[in-house]
Amino acid sequence: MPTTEQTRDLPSQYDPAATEAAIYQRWIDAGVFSADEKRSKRNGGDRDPFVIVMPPPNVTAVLHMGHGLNNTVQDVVIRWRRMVGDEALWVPGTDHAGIATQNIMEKQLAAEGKSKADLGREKFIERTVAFVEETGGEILRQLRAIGASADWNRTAYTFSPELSVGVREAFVQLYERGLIYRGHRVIHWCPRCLTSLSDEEAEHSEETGSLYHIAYPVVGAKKNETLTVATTRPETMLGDVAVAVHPDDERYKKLVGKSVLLPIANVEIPIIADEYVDPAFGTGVVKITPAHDPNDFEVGKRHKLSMPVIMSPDGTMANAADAGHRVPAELIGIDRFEARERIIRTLEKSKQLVKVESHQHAVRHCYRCDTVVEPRLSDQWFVKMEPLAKPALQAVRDGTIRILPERWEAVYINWLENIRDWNISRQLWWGHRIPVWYCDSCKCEIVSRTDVSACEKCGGAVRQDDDVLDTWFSSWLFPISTLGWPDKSSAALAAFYPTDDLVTAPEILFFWVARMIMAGYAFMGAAPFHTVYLTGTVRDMNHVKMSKSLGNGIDPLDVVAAYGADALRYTVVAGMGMGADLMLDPKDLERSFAPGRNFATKLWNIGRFLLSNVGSQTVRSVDELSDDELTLPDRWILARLNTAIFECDAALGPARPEKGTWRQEERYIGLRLSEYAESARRFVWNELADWYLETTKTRIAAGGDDAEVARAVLTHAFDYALRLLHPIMPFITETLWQRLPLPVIAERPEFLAVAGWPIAVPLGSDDKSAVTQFDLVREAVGAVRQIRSDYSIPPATMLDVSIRSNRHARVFKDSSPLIGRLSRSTVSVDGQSDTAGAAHAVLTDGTELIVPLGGIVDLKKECTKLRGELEQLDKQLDSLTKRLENEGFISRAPVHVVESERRKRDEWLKRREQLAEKVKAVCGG
RNA sequence: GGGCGAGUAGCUCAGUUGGUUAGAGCGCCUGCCUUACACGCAGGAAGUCGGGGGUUCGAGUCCCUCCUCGCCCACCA
Repeated sequence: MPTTEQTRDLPSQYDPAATEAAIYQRWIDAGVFSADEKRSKRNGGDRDPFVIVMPPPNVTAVLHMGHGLNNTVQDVVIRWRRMVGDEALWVPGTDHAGIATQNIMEKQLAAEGKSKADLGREKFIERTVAFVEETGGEILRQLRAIGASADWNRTAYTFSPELSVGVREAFVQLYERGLIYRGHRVIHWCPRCLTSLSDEEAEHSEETGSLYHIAYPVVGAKKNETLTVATTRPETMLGDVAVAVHPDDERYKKLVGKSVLLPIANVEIPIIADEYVDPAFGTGVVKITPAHDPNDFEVGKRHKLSMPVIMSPDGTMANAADAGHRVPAELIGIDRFEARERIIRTLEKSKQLVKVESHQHAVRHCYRCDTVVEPRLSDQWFVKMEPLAKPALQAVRDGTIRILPERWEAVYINWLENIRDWNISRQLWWGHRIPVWYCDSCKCEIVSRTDVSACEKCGGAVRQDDDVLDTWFSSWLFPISTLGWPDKSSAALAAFYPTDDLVTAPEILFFWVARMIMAGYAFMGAAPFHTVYLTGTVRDMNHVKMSKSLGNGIDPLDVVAAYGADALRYTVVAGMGMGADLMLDPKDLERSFAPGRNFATKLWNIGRFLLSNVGSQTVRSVDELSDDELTLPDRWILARLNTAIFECDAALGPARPEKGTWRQEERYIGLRLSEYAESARRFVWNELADWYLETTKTRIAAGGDDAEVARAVLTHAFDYALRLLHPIMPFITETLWQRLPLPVIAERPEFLAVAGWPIAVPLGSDDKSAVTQFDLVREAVGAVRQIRSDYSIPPATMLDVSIRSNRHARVFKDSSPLIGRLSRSTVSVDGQSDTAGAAHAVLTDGTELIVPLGGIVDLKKECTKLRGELEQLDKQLDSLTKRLENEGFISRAPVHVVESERRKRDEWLKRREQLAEKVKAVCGG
């Protein structure tokens, strides 16, 4: 039957590099990844929509393992749903990434010895657009290499004209609803990026700094009285407008109302009382610098103090318009940290520096360039968050949205409960310009969906706000804007919103996920998705997060080139438990990705076996095989297949809540991809390949009707195995599936990618007994192998195996070729054999395996062990029986508990019976 | 400072409501190039389940306590 023609067809070594790109192209050409609005049930079609919106990578990004992991997860889920028959849509896209992209451009310019000011705003943007056009989207091309089945026709870009319409609409709507306002307050300022940042963009890091105690002389005091303040940032003292003490602080009560002389600046500032001061910290005296500290700003407002700014945007010392001459000439233009040193030296000289303490405190850094941010008073646009947060909070509380792993829900809720207003204006050039125009002649402010060229009121000239919007102000709209919002008649929006799952890294839970949920409610009145799946982090062997700058990263494309996309995907999926980090060794790709590569090779070789042994002749359909044609191994593998399907389904879980919101019992199940991968792997490798495939060899070689049955069942089992694995390993499964000699049925789809997902059927009692019986055979084979190994019997030596079985003589007789071949033994069932000089194995059902050996075999050890077990079991039984005879227990315990205890006792009794038999067999009468 | 999570085999992790001998992958040891596969096959060693205490006939699992890591949040200058 096997021909050289066919085997030549599949090379002996799987070569992913030679096949993957071509398969991907065939999928694309056939439109396999394209979703159709009309097929969605919400648009009158007959399919449930299933939608994932891809977290848009930065347009300048190149693929790293984090993307690899994240997008593999999404692709597995979307491919699974596509096979189930959903109208599956995965929306891809990129983010224009305001600060990040602008930083890259500025670096480019700097390398040419230029600055963005040299170019001017217009030219700078032109150049950035050109750069993005040229290099942007590279990452999306790279995603194709790992098999991402996104609908590329719908590729979105946060800065595209279409999506920009949505950004304006969102701004104007919120403005009209009173949720966007301009605020004059202290915000986080990055002196390197020269822009304000949101609270989330200013990241804390714990640092050891100094706490400087500085003496401010009290004005008009008798004996050189001073007030000592403590500060970590002495340079800001030049902006002090008061010193504050707690109103009830007896130490300072009589000083309130007097003044101190601010050193260096030589300005008199008042001593005020405010509850904000903690008398127990430091000296109980706080310097108040309203323009450079958010708390001081609040104090300043309460006391109607002036708020001089004493620093330039770039972090050098300077007198702003309202600062007079607070900053002395010699400090002007000096960087804030240098100024800090100089001020300290000056104070030291004037004996006003009382002491310096080491101090542990959190310092905020820019999340883009890691520069220490400066609190700074300025005008910014803000979104009022509390009203938006309410429904977002409710959604997670009531189960409309679930977050996996579960523990992140608490983090999410905690953040939303303490939500603060969102600073959305950035002093950058790269981004959506704020849609606000100012008329200088009549001093009005126009907020508009369309560009404004003249003042509505006075017809005078207008100028648009110079600032741009926070990047996240466009990405928070992604699930709606990519589907056509604000065009409410958009077919895509109707068909695919709300979406289903959102898969991303926990780092952007607040930046992005929470805000998307808010936007979903604010603009669509509905949650954007029902499931948030937060992946783990990719780390190296020292548990350090992989990053380009640390040089411990892995380029997914290197892995694809060396071992194939499937190896990458399988390794990632199998190695990542729910929410767990993934450890990989950048110095040893071979070892890191061995699980995936090895498994792909295994699949490949099963395919080669099929091709050479089953051949290309169409097989019979398993549906038409009658019960009495099926052998024990056939029934066993079909039952195991069913179990595997069931386990995969259970691990992947319900794709959506059954009744709109998640019920408690379904809320945290599903999306356990590593369990799904393991179930599928175990079936293919440990059951199909290790056992069933072996049983077919002699049958197929023998030919005849039974060979046809074996061919049919083997092909069917492998067909379904490939289906189960396709979401994880799309390329190799598609390649092999294309060559299967499947039975001719009317609607065989062209691609495995859209072939049906297997459906599990409940096991009948016959199937269950097939499993039990065949497992006994496996046990027998195992026992023989162990005996061989224990007694170092060479493979070539034949063994006579006698089996004494009271129940399964038939099973062993039927399986004797199997036992014989796998162990190179001959088997006789119910044969007489002397126990002297023989190795024994007692199977779980009491069946004895007797293998005559040359030497003497000691059974004493086994006997002692079994007796111990029996003793233990008796003890357990005893106490359980006592409990079940206890009136008090029966009356108090719930019925189901009593019942389960009774069942347990029955099981144990049965087990005891078996064990006793074993003991008898092994230890002798 | 507040909140959360984790400590199980050398490594990465599973362990459902307490219940037979605590599992998997990788690594390790032994023997095999057995015509699908040495990226493989067969067999094996290896865990006082972070420490201590408690509840129970029985604890990796429940309770208390301590230790060690990690994460998120935070305006005490």
